[in-house]
Order: sequence, then structure tokens, then C-alpha cells
Amino acid sequence: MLRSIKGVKDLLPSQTPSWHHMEATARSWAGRYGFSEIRIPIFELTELFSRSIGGATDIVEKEMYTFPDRDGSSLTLRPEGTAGVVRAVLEHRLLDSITTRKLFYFGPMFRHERPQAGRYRQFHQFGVEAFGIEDPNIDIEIISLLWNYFLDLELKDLTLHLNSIGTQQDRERYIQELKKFLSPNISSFCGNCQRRFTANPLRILDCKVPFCVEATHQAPSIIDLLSNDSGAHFQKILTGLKDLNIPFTINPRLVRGLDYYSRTTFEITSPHLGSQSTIGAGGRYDSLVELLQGPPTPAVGFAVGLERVSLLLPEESYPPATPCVFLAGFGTQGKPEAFKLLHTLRKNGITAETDHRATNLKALLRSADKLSAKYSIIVGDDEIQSGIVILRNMETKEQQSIPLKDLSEKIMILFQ
RNA sequence: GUGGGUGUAGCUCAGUUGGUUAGAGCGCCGGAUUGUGGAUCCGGAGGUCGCGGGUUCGAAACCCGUCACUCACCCCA
Repeated sequence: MLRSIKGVKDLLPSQTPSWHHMEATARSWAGRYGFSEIRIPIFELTELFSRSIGGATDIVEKEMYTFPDRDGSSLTLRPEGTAGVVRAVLEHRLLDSITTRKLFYFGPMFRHERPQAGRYRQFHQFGVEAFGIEDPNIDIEIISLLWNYFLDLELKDLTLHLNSIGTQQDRERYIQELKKFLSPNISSFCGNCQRRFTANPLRILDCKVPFCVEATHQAPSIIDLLSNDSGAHFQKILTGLKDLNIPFTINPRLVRGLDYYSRTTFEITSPHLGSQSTIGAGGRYDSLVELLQGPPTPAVGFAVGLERVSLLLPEESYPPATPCVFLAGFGTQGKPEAFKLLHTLRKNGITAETDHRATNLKALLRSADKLSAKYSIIVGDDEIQSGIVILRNMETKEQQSIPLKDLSEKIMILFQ
């Protein structure tokens, strides 16, 4: 038997209602906050991603689905959404108008990683991006949109982590300080961290090895070393979130993995997910638009991992199928007549079903029951002879005889 | 890429120190009710025991390899 590819998942009929719920709720909140939907391709020129995300990141180094197009150009299945949105925004000149500065998107992303709980090779994100706004109020808006979305989905025990990683210059200054602090006993750190010391010292703060955590406890905090501008921006966000009663934790160790982030970074985690605990994350990327040859344009956004959210959704019975009428037709004349009625009811806007495999009335009614039909219409050869069919209420078991010609009208009244 | 765990019916799982024809529950189909669903009872269908090799008189079980799934590391949503 042919199977699906490793790390990709089918969404089965039992799961699609909860996905509709996640998506509808996201649309509703994004709309309320003034974001408009954009739909962009799931593949782009490889260069778009390697330049945006950063050539030294794991994503670009080893996780992208990259393949040559027939003309030889290198294409890549998008590993994240922001780069493509920035490309589209520049291509279609959406930066100038207040109506197109705030965008949201849904869709599949692709990363070649080993699958794990809450991590897949094709996964789905809901993301928002706001362009051209320097004011910290937009950071607050975006964080509160994310927070309200999760609250509305009734996710429990969430933590909002906040940090500012400053501008490029702030970061360079900080990394020097950090290295100064670490260098005396770097040789006692784990092998990973020793590598990070030269490759990406910030990540040492993110290490989970107990020794490394302990040893960096007294490390200088980037927040204390921010430039005046970055520091003030961050402070305004903190007070703004307090004003909105959104609880947060300042986490100076919160380091984002993509190169384009600057200043504000944030992440919402849940303790109920195993090791992949981040369900939504984002931040500012003030230099990305310029990096992709647009005008200098500050920007901020987030992305939500919908598979992870779906794992946290409370058990709920989403509104099952709309009430339906079941056509129980059998016998040489009854079956074809019921099939015609099925068609007529559907044309009149009624949800109607039957079971083509069932041959006797017992099996037909059993199927009606499985489908949670509200009514069944019993049409056997006897009913064809008399021209009167039986309408059975499946909950009360009450039956009434209805002349065939009045049936549609009667059903329409029942379903009004 | 590295490490651990698990592979037996559609699903969840039993299967004794290796021993005859591999089981249960749920689900599916049928019957009890010649034309009336859910509950109950009865019956039926459904299996290359992941795959390949080896040990043995004999392997679902033991050994080797391999593949898949899964969790974790790394990293990320």
C-alpha cells in the first residue's frame, strides 16, 4: 500500500470541523484588528528564503525542500510565510496604503525536520504582518491579537514570553559583552554551546543543559544593554500590555531562530504539548523589507502553528452535520422513486441523504440513525401503489402518512 | 543527522519458559422482527503476526538486518 510521506498528515473528516473553527476564529480576530487576507504561492525562488531567513540558520542550511525548475532556476517550498508576504507587498506596492499595510495569511509550510509531537514536515500557519509602522502600539496590537485569539479558543495555561533583542548594533555590542562573560569557563560548557560560542553565542542562553543554564544565570541581560531608542520602545510595549491586562513574562533568554528579527520578540507557550511548546511566536523585523530591496520599512508580525493549537483545543462537539432527511427507498418501484425525491429535496435546499448499499428497511433505518437524520421518508412498493409515503420522526418515532405530491412542501415547512 | 520505544484484524490491544487450526473488545455485515433505527442476544466476514534472512523437529515469540510509526536531542510554529 502506498502511504503518505513521512511527517505529513491527512486531516480526516472527524478533524475538519475543529480546523474550520480555528480558521474562522482567526479570520474573525484578524478582521476585527483591521488585517486583510493575502494568499501567496507556496513556492518561491530559493533566494527569497535564503536571503530573508539567513544563510546560517538551520532552516536554510538543511531543512528546505528545494528543487530545480525545468529552466534550471532553484525553487523552494516555503518554510515560513513572512518572506513571501514581503515579496508580494513589494511586488504589488502595498506599502503605501493604509488599507493594505496589515495583512494575514493561512497555509501550509514545509520544513524537512525529523517529525515529533507537534512538529511536521508539512504544517500549517496562521500569520499576520504589519508594515511601515514604527509606533510600539502596533507591537501591542499584534501581541494582543494573538493573545485574544488563543483566549477565544479557550486554550489553558498559556505564557506570553517577551524580549527585545535590540537592533543589529545593540546585538553586536551585547554579543561582545556576553562573550566576555562566558569566555573564562567556556570549556566547561556542553559541546553544543562551545560550538555556539563562535557560531551564534545568543543561543547559549537558550541551552537546556543544566550546567549551561546555571552558568549563564548571572550573564548580562540584553535588555539592560539596549540603546535608548530600543529600550524606550520596549518599555512602552510593557506598559501598553499592562494597560490591556495581558499578562507576560520578560524572558531575556528568548532568542528567535530566524535572522531577520530585531527588537521586539515574543512567544506564547503551553505546558501541555511535550517538547514543542511554542504555539505562536513573532516579533519585529525592521530591516527585512530593505534587505529585499524595498524602502526602509519597519515591520512586525507573528505566526501560529495550527497543528499545535489543534492539539490544545478543548474537547468539544462542534455542530455536527446540519439536520438531514433520510430517504429510505426499497423495492423495485420504491427505490427509484425515493431517489427522485432525494434530488427534489436537495434542489429545494434540504440536506438529504440515503444509503445506496442498504437493501431492506431495517438496514436503511440503521443508516438513517448513524447519520443522525431528523426524519426518514419510507418509500416501499406499497407506498407507490397508494401514492402515500411515510414520514417518520427519528427522535419521537411518530409516523404520518403524506401524499407523495405534498411531500416536498411538508418537509420544507418542517425545516424552516 | 543522533538516541530510545513500538510494529498481531478497520481501531484499541491480549497471546504463558518457543508447541496443534493466532484471540478479545469495539467497529462492519446479517439474523432474532416475511416492511421499521439506537438496547439485548446469536451468527458471519475480516490476518503475508511490518518486511527479509537465520536458529530450531517446530517461530507472532529467540538472533541479525531492514522499513515504518512514535518520542526525545538539534532546531522551530
